[in-house]
Amino acid sequence: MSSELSKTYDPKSSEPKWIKFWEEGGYFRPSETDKTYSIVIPPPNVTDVLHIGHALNNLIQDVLIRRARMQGYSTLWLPGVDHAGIATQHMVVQELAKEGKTKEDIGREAFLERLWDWKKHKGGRIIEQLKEIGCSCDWERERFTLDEGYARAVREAFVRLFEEGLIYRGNYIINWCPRCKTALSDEEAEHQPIEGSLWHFKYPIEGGGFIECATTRPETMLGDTAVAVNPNDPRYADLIGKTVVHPLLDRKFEIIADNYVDMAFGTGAVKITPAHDPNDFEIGLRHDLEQINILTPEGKINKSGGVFEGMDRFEARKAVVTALEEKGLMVKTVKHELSVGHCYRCKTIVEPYLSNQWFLEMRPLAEPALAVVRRGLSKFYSDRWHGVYFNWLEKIRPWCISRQLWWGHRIPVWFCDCTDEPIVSREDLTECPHCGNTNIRQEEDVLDTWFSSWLWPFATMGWPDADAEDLKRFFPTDVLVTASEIIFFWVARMIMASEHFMGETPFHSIYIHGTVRDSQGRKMSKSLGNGIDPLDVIEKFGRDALRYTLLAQAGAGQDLFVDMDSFAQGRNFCNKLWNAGRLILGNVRGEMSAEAVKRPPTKHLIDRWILSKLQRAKEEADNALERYRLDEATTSLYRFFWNDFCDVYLEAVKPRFDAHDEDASAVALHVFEEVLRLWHPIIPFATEEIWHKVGEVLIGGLGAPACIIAKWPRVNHDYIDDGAEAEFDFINEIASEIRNIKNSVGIGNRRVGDVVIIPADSAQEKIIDAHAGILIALARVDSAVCSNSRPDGPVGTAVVSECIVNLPLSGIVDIEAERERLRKEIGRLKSVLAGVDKRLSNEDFLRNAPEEVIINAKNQKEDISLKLNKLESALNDFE
RNA sequence: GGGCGAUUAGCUCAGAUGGUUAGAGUACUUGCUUGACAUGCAAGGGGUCACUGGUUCGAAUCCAGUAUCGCCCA
Repeated sequence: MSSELSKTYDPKSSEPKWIKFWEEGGYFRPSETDKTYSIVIPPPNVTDVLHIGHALNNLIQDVLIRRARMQGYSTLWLPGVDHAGIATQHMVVQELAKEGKTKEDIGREAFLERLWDWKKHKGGRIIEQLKEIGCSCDWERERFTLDEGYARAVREAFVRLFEEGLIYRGNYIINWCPRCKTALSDEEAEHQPIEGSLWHFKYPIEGGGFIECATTRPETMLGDTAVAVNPNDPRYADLIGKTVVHPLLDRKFEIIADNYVDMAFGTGAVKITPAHDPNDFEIGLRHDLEQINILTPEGKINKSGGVFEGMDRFEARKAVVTALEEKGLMVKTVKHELSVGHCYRCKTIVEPYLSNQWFLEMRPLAEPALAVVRRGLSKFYSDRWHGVYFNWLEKIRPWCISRQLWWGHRIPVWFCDCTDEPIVSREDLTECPHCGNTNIRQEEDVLDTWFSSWLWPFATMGWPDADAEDLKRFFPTDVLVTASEIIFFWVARMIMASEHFMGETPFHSIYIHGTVRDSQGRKMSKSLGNGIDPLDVIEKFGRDALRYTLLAQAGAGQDLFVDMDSFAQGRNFCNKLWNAGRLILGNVRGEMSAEAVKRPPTKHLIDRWILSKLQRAKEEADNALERYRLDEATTSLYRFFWNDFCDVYLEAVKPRFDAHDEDASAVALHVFEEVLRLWHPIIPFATEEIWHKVGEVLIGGLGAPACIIAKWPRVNHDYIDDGAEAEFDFINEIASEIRNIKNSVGIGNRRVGDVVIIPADSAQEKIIDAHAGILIALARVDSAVCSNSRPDGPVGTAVVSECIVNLPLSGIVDIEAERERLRKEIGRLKSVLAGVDKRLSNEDFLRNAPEEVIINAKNQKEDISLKLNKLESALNDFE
């Protein structure tokens, strides 16, 4: 059998066929079972190309969904992509620019046609890439946030919220991106600290004198319509009500008093620009100030800016400062760090901009969303995110949902000359429902992309059709897996939307994972060039290697540090699995009965031991997975497979393999086959490949057509055997001590030596005699026997549970090294003993510590003392 | 300025409810062409658990403060 299997595992020849096999087998579709488990994918942008962050995010979901599938749930992992208004529109605008055209040149309809064309041919590449890394989404259910059914959901949501009075239109300060030429929500304006300046300048007062203001944006003075001071500020008390003469424009305005003004900041006098600052806007409303917009949508000064008209905002900043200097009005400039909003898509500095936009009042939606998390119906993993979530929802502000784009859901509002009121409709209108006039205009703006994606968990399942089959079966979903960046953008809003429209939470768990960084902890980015392309990883190490290495590190939201070399870990692991398979299958003579493998015999101690350890590994893995601790699950399964099964069990049973012991093969196959299933969610390709090879040697097969739908191994308490574990640990520890001696005297791990063991009692003697074979195999010695006395000549000595292990050392080895080892071990034990003695002689300890802890300490003292005696006499024998 | 988190081996990280001698992977050292695997095996060195106090019989773990570094919000 082993001759059929290559010496190393070759992912390239194995992996691709399984993608096809699974998909054609229909295994990614939900089953008929009643109990369901569902996840909706965080839809990547239609413009996205797979990066390592996507890989991590989706692989975590794949692990959860694959395990649930094996557990017998009818699983749905629903994939799809997001239309990503700004990013996608920009892509096609650039294409047009290469042809020397603008989107206005070709018009809205033709532009949208191009967009759809782009989507059809170049969009959604990431979906193909997700298939490549083994994601087991139900691809037949793929959704797009702009598809027809989805559009119906978006429109329904809009109309309902409008009818409930939560959506309204109004003139407010919004974040404006002059490059994307659209409004942004507060969340889409990323605040970053900027090393700026604070300019102090003087406004002349009518009738003489000046008032000094400080500003970080001098150009906005072109839109000033007041200067405000704090009413309690004695410095300015007599100036309130006086008139300021604008030095650069033909305009006058008043000095007003408002409590908002911070007396300690700058000069205590604030220039007020109601159309370009949110705080000034509020003050403007309170004092009924004129709102003068001085910027064009491109961020240039408009005709309100007098001679500055046409200048870019930053150019105008310099020009205004120069003009003020020329008039002798500039006082000073001081360095000042401030926080400035940047467009989250293009990083351009956004402008606070007075504009007529559509808003959604969030407070009524936030309350139920807060409640559902407070009541534990939706839980964040880890729970430290609860604070972040509450913090944001508690001070939530209206959401600006209109965008000045063409690519998106056009706002379902029409205007007719017969009324000032907007006409909102679920269906497209061709005539005014009030007057029948056909000359009606639809609102030009589209909705924020997030206004569609916040409906994702139910809109993808058929909402607003309440009878939609998927909606009834799979909503609410079980878990949402995402990164912390979009808790506000998306997670919180989905909870709000689900609570509002569905009356329940969209997911019970929210698993927030970390960010993948390079080995120096830097975020991976195109500009730094430190990104790792998952497809390169696949090329070099294989799909499972990519998966293993990322998933083994996916802990409690901790960031992951990886470089190309880290993926060798995953490759090595798959190779180990492969080779364990080669060994085991190579020792099956002919065929095995599936029944024997299913119920493995427990005659041998080591068989009972490995079966017991297997149950514990399953228990640990399940426990970790329930808490979304993929790293812990991986560690438990790794230890069991590599350390317990390969290093110990397989080494120990090799002699039985050689003797064609069928029990050994049955147990090894039983354990190994479960190991394959346990690892399948993490490394599905290698496990599927090897699992089928296991199936080939079993009469009666494995009871499932594929590993992907084989049963998730359950803990079998009948096999948990404390006695066998303790007994075997004793033998294994003796073996370990012997190897230690061999290494220290320079005979390495060669198969040499006749071990003589002086047991402490007849029980030990019995155990050692019974399992000498295992001991010989694990310690790699020629023989192991019990005796009452130590052998003649120099021996290496160790003490295990009071029995003395002797390894006769022939003349060629380094005796002094063995002496040194003994001295060191004695020294170490003495210091441990001193610590225990100290505690046991402390009356407070004896009085306060739990009895169990005291007994442990006493036992320890005794064990160490006995061991010390024996080691010391062994050392004496040397000298 | 407000909030959250982190600081454990050279590096990346684990270490429920305080309780034997603080663990992995990786890197390093030594020895092994071992009948599954050198993508491997055996053994080893390496940590005053950031610092200072406190609580306690007992602190990596709990509390307070300090320092440094992240992230989020203003």
